[in-house]
Amino acid sequence: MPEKTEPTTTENKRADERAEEPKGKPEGKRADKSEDSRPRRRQARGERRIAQLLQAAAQVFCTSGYTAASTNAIAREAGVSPGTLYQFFPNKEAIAIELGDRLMHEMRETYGEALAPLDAGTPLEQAIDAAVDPFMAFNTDHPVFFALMHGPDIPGRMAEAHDQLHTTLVTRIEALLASLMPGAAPPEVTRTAHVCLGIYKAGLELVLAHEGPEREAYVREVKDVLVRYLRPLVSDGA
Amino acid sequence: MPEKTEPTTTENKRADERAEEPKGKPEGKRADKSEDSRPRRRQARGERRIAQLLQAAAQVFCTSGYTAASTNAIAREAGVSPGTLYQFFPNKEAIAIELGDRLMHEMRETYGEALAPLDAGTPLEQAIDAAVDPFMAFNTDHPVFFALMHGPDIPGRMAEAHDQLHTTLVTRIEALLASLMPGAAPPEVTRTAHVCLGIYKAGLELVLAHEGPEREAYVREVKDVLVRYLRPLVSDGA
DNA sequence: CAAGAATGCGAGTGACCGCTCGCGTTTGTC
DNA sequence: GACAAACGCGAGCGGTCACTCGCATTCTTG
Repeated sequence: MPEKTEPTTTENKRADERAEEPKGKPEGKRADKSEDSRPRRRQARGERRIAQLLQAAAQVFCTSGYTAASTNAIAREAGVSPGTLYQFFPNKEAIAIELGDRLMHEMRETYGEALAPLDAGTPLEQAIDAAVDPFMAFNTDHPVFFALMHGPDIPGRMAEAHDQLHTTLVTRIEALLASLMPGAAPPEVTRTAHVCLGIYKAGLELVLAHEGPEREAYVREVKDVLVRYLRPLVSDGA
Repeated sequence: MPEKTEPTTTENKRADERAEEPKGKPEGKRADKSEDSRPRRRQARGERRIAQLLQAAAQVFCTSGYTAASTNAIAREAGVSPGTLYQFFPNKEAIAIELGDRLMHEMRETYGEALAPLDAGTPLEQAIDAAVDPFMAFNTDHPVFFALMHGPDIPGRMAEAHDQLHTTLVTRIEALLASLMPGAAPPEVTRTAHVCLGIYKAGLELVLAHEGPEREAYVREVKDVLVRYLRPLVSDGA
C-alpha cells in the first residue's frame, strides 16, 4: 500500500518540460523526442511527489548550494529513487527553476504590495519599513531563496531569473526614490538605488546569520543604515 | 631547450605539503606515504612554475569560481601538463590555499597600516578614507581575492582562512569604533562593526562591477553610507 | 662526466554524478 | 475486469574530474 486513495487531480501545473538543453556539452543525448507536445497528465500522487521533491531540494540546496547538491541526494532526502525524481523533472536545473518560480510566485502573492507606489509625504522611516519588512520576512521564511539567488554556482536560467528580479527591484526602488528626491539626475538615482539594494542584501546576510533578538537588532541596524543614507537626499519634513 | 639557464635558487617556500585529506570521501588513496619529512628542495625553474601556475589559477578561479575550475584547465592555462601541476601542489585545495596565503601576505605587507590605531580627534571622514581606500585598492588589483573569499563553494581550509580574516577585521573595526564612540556597550559595538564590514563588502561588489569614473562614484557612495551611518554614533566635532 | 634529484609529460584510474532504461505496481476509465 | 497511462524502482551508462604512474629530460653536485 503505497499511497492513500484521494480524489484524483487531473489539472496540473507541468513541472517538467522546461530548460531544454543543459549547456550544449553532451550533444546527442536528450534532444527532441518528437516535440514535448503531450501535456503529460498528472495524478494527485504525482503532484504530491513534486511538492515533496521540491521541499527536499530546498533542504539540500540550502545546506550544499546548487552545484554541490546531487540529484541522488535530493531523491534520497525525499525518500524516493533517482528514477522517480526524473519522472517529474527533466533535469537538475529544472528543479531549481521550478522551485524558484514557485517562490517568486508566492512572494508576489504575499508581498506584492511592497514597494508599492507610495504617495508623497510619507515619512522616510515608514517608507523603509514598508519596503524592508516584507522582504526580510520572506527571506527568513524561505532561506532557499537566498541560497539559490546568491551563489556563483547558479544554473543559466536561474541567473537570468536573478538578473530579472534584480533589475525589477532596482527599477522599483528608483521609482520610490524619484518620488522622494525630486531634484536628482537619473544616473544618480540609479546609483542610489543600487546602493540601497546592496545595503539590503548585506543586511539580509547578517540577519540570516543570527537568531531571535539578535536578528531583530540587525533588522533595526539595516533600517538605520538606509534611513541615515537617504535622509540627506530626501525632502520630506521629518 | 626548455628553460633558460639561471642562477639556481635553493631557498624555497614549500608550496606543497598542506591540506592533507581532501574531504574523507575517497578513503584509501593518498594517505601517509611515510610522512612528508623531506623538505623537497626546489630549483629556480620550480619556483617559476609555481608562480606561473598560481597566476593561471587566479585567472581560472576568477572566471569560473573555485569548484567549477578544473585542475586540468589551470594546467592548460599555465601551459603545462596536469602531472606537472601535481608536482608542485598535492591537490586542488592546496592551490587555492597557497594563492590565498600569498594574497594575504601581500595585503599585510602593502596595507598593514590600514585600520591602524588612529589617534583620538581624527575626523570621521578621514578615518573612513584611511580604512576603505587601501582595501578597495587591494581588491580591485586582485579580484581573485574576492572570488575566493566570497563563493559558497570554497574549500574547507579556505573557509577557515576567510573566517579568520573576517574575525580579525571585525576586531580591528571594533577597536576603531571603541575609540570613536566611547560610551557604548560592547555588544552594540560588535554589531556596528559587523554592519560596517557588511556595508564594505556590499560596496566592494558594486565597485568591482563597474569601471572608470562610475567605479569612483560607487567608492564615494560607500564612504557616504559609512559616514552617515556612523556620524550619529561618534563624538568628534565635524 | 656521472649520479641522483628535480622537473616535465600525458594517458590512465577510480570515483562521482547527472541521467536513462527496462520492468513491475498503482490508478483512472470504460 | 480489462486496458492504458501514470507512478516507482534501482542498476547502470556515459562523461567529467581530481589525481597517479611510469618514463623522459634537465639541472645540481661531487
